[in-house]
Amino acid sequence: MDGDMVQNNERVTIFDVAETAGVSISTVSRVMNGNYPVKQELRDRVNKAVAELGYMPDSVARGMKFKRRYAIGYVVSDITNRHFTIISKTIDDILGPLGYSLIVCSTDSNQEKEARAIKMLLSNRVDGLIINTSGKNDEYIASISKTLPVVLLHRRIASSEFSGDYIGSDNYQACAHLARHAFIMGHREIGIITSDQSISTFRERTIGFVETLAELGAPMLPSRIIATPYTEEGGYTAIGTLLESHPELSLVMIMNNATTIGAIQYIREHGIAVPESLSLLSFGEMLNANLMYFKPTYMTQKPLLVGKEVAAIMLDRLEDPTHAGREVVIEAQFEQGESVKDLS
Amino acid sequence: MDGDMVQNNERVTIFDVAETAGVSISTVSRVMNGNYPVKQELRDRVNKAVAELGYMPDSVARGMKFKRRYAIGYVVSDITNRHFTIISKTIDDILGPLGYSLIVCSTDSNQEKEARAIKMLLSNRVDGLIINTSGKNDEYIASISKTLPVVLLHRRIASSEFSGDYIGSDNYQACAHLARHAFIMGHREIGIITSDQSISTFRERTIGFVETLAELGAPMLPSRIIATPYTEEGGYTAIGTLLESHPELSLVMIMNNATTIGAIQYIREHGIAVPESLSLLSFGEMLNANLMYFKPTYMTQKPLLVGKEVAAIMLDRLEDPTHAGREVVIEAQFEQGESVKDLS
DNA sequence: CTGAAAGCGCTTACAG
DNA sequence: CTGAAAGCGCTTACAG
Repeated sequence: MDGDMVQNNERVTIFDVAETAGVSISTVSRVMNGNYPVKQELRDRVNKAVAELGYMPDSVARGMKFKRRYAIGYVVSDITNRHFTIISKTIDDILGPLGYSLIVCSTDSNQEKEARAIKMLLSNRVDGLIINTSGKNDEYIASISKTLPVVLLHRRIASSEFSGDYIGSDNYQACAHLARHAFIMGHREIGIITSDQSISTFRERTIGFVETLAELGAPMLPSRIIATPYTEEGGYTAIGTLLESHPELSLVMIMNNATTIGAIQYIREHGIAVPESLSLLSFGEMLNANLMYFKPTYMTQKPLLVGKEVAAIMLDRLEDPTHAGREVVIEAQFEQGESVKDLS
Repeated sequence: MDGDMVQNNERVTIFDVAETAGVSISTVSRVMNGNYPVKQELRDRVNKAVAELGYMPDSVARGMKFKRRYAIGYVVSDITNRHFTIISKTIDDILGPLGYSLIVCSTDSNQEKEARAIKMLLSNRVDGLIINTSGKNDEYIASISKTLPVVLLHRRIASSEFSGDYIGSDNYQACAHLARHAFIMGHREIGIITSDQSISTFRERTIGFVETLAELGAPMLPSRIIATPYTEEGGYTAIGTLLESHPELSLVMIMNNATTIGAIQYIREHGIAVPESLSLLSFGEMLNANLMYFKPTYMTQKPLLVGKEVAAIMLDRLEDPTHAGREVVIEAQFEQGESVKDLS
């Protein structure tokens, strides 16, 4: 209530500080940034006013001058997916201390949602974009990559115009590895549950698995490969369909972690014993795999490593936007479980 | 290369549009916002220029005028935790279409990290803050709440100065329920693994459990209650300590989901049979509980519901910042598993 | 209906 | 060393 206590609701700006310190806003700015010499006395007065008023520079306004928002957009299909979540935390841990903030968007792999999210981020003038794309906005993303740092996460886009970076797992080799494992364990009646083949990861995984089996002399029957949405529901439905139409299968390979979870749900509910009556192989993070009722055998993607690489590459490109496009492929890791029966 | 194709690297601004349309920037702004009458002809010319140049208004610059950033800060202990992840997705789904973006920060429940994150968000002039606080910046958060919409998520702060909203689960009742369950099943030798009692949730949960047992005539021995960091490692270590010093325990109640996971890890590794030789009860989301090697009995927090409420309350307060503080308590849900042996 | 001008909160070349 | 001024990209009251 005192006349002194000018603690009104309005945000305190550089003008307020200048006024109570009895200096110009230029001087306030200079002591805040410490990039110009300012006489000790004025410096003291400014600091005192800053403390008194609780002044905090508006980094948005700063950004206007610098044309830098110090913000990165993180666009993924599902921010609920543990893989992406670990990556975002890693990025935040690295970029946060450097002053960047992360704006996250979930697209559900939906074209419009993705386009809307990207537009929102662009109009927010983020400094860079990290995208796990739906694969349905390729041209748009390619065009953006010409003027803004873009790092593709896992999924490539089909456009020669793209001029950003890519980081992902070695899907082909990972699934080739699993195919060899299945073969060596004696499996020949093999089914695959995969997803949208317009998405590069699924394409690479499926091809890696199928080609390897063919090379080993055990070509897959096309009818045993089915595609389903990469969700738990998708997996639940798909495995039912697959097993009904192909009761002869001894092993099923599933190309996505959420899909696998759904499939296991089905398997448990239907009392199908793993690996006794059915063997299972899958790709992707399995949360708390060691607490499951059977230990799955799968390839995992090392999200921590991916996150670190993404942050490093983004930082690199932020510093030099003209940098040539890079491809970083991270080897996946084989997790030996007990979900594959030895038939050999 | 054509003189026409002015597709340079610079961002296209309202000035560029005005120039190529041959109108003033005021007119461009008016047709972009559609909030003032503009003659059809000019309107057409502007739209044409916009399309041609691929113009997209800078919402940061707009925000400067409106003093609105259309951004919400989401500060949680761990953005990797599925509970918070589902909440963030729900919020994003609701607030996103309304034009808001979500800036997420992970604090690891560390005081400095939390303070730094909040400062960053403030200087980014977010329109509101959703905080799952570490409980170590109470005064600071309380002071912020006076000038900015703040919604506390789960954890309260100990300051009468706080003037935002709170939303959380009914921790006391939830744990009272579990205590009754333990009692009815005949358990009397009960241990508790809890965490930092300066955090409101842990306090409420522990008290709810302990008081209820006392009311039932089975007061807990203080030595059987131990506190540990709410992480998997914390749970792993704690249960080892607890069981070694108290081999007589028939049931252990764990107050946090990550802690529980760690504890189960230990239990499985040490070949302790659940519920045959030890019964388990816990609080919080259990991801894929139905795929675990035993079905845990626990209380879950309905993150979807929490997320919706948080978004609604935030929206409310955004519209009316002077709104009186609210408390929304969401009932937790009992998930009956098979981790408690019937001794009765 | 339309444009020139002020202003949102900053920074920094420019001129002392 | 310091201040007045221009400018970052917008919006909107003001004056036609």
